[in-house]
Order: sequence, then structure tokens, then C-alpha cells
Amino acid sequence: MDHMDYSAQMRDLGLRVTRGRLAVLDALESHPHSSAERVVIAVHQTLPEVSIQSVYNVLNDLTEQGMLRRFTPPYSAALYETRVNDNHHHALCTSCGRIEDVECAVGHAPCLTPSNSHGMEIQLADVLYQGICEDCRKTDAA
Amino acid sequence: MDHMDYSAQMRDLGLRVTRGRLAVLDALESHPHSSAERVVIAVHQTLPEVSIQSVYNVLNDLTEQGMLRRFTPPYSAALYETRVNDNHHHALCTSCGRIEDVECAVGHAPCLTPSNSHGMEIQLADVLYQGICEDCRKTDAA
DNA sequence: CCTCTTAATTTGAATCTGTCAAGATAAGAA
DNA sequence: TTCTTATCTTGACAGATTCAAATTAAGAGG
Ligand SMILES: [Mn+2]
Ligand SMILES: [Mn+2]
Ligand SMILES: [Zn+2]
Ligand SMILES: [Zn+2]
Repeated sequence: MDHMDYSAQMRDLGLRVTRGRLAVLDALESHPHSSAERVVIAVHQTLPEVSIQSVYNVLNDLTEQGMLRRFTPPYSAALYETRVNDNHHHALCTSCGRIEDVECAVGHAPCLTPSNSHGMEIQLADVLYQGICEDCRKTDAA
Repeated sequence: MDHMDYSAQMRDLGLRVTRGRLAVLDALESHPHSSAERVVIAVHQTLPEVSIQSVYNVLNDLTEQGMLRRFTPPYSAALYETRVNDNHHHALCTSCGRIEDVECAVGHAPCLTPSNSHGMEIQLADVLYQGICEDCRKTDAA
């Protein structure tokens, strides 16, 4: 996704195209699964004048409009990414905190059907795998 | 689970058996998926002298020892429950916030195998279904 | 039972993450 | 270029949780 695509998408959503919004999208494009704080740091590389509050505003607005995805691993601030609508999952290393994308075999939501959903109409299945990554296994063994 | 079981389990783990710990376990037994704040309220029904900090300590210690399970739905404080080791999942109503247990068809972790785990040794698959519960569908329709 | 060790708890401050609200600024329609 | 108002900035504030030091009490050992 480049600036033109993002700009068009924002206009379609009735959102104004601003430097801050594009910078946040850029930051998350090159650093997926970033916290608000890390997005601020990345944005400040090119636009030091953007306020922290503004980054929060952008993250909330774009998430609300479906241009960003937010998820909250245990013991972590909320993380954001630009990959949306592909229903992919995540794998978290409980040792070093690394997070990897895991492709969804089904590819659309909800990819899993619960046995008994208590009458709920399921729209989404968020899956967070937890385990130990290869690097940590090697380090632990040593 | 009654007090005797919990006490034995704590001793086996090398933990001292205290009124506060038993009260927290009782609270979560009768009010599963409670936040720390709600646990405090429940505990204070019978033990008003227990401090908030102590409840946090107990929740952390027992979660660390595997006697409690913690999970973090989006836009929510951490929630706790006494059901552990059965790898059950959760369904969250995005309208009213209700949370229901969803039995795991497989029954043990990890119940799902990711297509490509990037070398990670997966130990757990946390699944959070999101949708609209029956009550909210009726209300929304009206 | 006592005594003693130290795990657990209390208290109060502090941190982290994020929100609220009011005024200033700038996107983009006309 | 003008004008409307969405967006941004600033500063205060809130919620959830943690930190640290002093106090209390669980339970092992005598
Ligand atoms: Mn991802
Ligand atoms: Mn549950
Ligand atoms: Zn790792
Ligand atoms: Zn509902």
C-alpha cells in the first residue's frame, strides 16, 4: 500500500488525508505489531511535530474505520497493524515477546466455528498462539 | 473445588494458605471472568480488610502458579477465572460485553495447529470469538 | 504450644497506557 | 481565495496495575 492508495481509502471513508495519518500508516507498514508508543517514535523520525495525542487519535480513528487492526496480547499495550480483513492470526513467544503473523488456512472470518456459541452470532475468531520461538529454544538449551 | 482442595494445591506449590487467597478463589469460583476490581468487591463482602494491592498480588501469584487463568479482551481490564488447563475458549458479545465459555472440541492445548508457526513451538492457542449475543440481537431488532 | 523465619500483606506513592476537553490549525469544498 | 469544520495540540485527568518499605502472620522446627 502506498500513499495514493491510503489517501484514496481515507477519502472514500470521508476522512481527511493528513500528514499525521499517512505517517502512522507508514510507520505500521514498516513496523507491524507496534504499540502506540513505538508508532510515536517512528512517526517522529520524519515528523517530530506530531503530538502523542494525535497518534492516539489516528490509531483510534483508523481502527474504527477498519483501516487498522488492533489486538491486545497479555501483558502488553495494544498493538496495531495495517493488515486487515485477511483474518490472519498471531503467534507470541512467551519468552522474548516476539510476535509473528500466522496465516489463516480459511482466510476469512470467522475461520473457526465454536461447538456451542450460546446463541451468539459469531463474526470473528481471534486466535493468539503462544509458545517458544526458535531463537529462545536455542538460548534456553545453551 | 472447595477450600480443602485449593489449600492442598497451594501447599503443593509451596504457597502459604491465607484467607485472602481463598477468598479470591471463592470470588472467581462464583463470578468467573471477573476483573481485579470486581474480585475486590466480591472479596470485601466477607473480608473487608483485604487490601486492593493484596488482591492484585494474589491474582498475579496464583496466575503465575497456574491456579488461575488470565485473559485480556479488547477494551477491557484483565479478567480471571478458576477454570484452568482445559483449554476452553471465550465468546465476547461486542455489543453488551457479555462473555461466555466455549468448550474446546479438542480439549487440550494447543487445540489448533497453525499452518506456519515460524519455528515456534506452540504450547497454547487462545481463541476469542467475537459476535452478537442472542439478547442483543433481539434488542437491536426492536 | 512457642519461637523464628520469611512469605504475605498493607500502605502510599508511582508508573504506564490511554482519554477528555478546549482552543488553535489546516484540509478541502465551494 | 474563502469558509466550514475535521483534525491537531496542549494540558489536565483517569483507570489499571506495579513498586517499595514497613508490618503482619503462616507454618516449620524445637
Ligand atoms: Mn499481524
Ligand atoms: Mn472461561
Ligand atoms: Zn522468543
Ligand atoms: Zn450482547
